[in-house]
Amino acid sequence: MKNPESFSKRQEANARERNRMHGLNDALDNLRKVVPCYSKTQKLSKIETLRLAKNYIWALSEILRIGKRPDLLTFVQNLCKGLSQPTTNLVAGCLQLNARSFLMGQAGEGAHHARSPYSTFYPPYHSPELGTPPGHGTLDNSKSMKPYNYCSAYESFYESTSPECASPQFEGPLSPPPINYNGIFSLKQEESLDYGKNYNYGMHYCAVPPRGPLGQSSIGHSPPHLIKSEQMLGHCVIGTTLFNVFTSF
DNA sequence: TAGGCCATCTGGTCCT
DNA sequence: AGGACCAGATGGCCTA
Repeated sequence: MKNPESFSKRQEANARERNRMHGLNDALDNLRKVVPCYSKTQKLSKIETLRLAKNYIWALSEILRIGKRPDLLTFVQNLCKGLSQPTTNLVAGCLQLNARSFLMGQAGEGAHHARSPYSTFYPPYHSPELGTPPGHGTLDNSKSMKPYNYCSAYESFYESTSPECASPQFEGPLSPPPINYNGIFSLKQEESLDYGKNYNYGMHYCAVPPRGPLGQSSIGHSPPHLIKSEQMLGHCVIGTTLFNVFTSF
């Protein structure tokens, strides 16, 4: 690169490449906002974002295809197929699953052809067509286990939430509104500074226990509890995506 | 300190 | 020819 002319051409090419990569990263940021568990402070890596998006699309398309809502645990497990443990923890935390059971269910996922351990959580009322994402083996529906009872707690929490609390109107001018694509909302996460004034968002927050580890879930606590727990969970805020998914049938 | 993630630079290839 | 696209190399930053 001794020639000044070629040097400047190289500089121009570098600038174009930078812009191209910035555009790619912007697109990736947009993707992060519409997959479950969007976090400004704890961004998913590029590869995790793509994996989660793939699983998310697959899971939603399965719901549409089958016309039934799965249990939350199965849904989230499908979301987390192939994700790293930190990301899995984040997603599970966002959705307030019992982390211990959930992670146990994840164990052994490396052996894709083995019987999936989390199949024991699969509810008997489930349509057998609802399998696992491509390349992740199959579920064993032969067991008749008590379904993971997320729905009543999940729905009662949301049903007890006043409509006003679900409104994005409380969000500040710098805070982007919940993203809504065809009626499906993303999960959102707010900056920690906003918690004091925004804890009454209701619909955008996950209900988490006021104390104890992730797995000791209880739903429907008062806003101050939500604030503290959300900070514990990496400020994870649940949007209305799954609310819509799990209550629209 | 090792490993993961990322941004940037760079040269090669493909496309218009 | 010029730009877009791609993949390898490199170094910085962060975290366990």
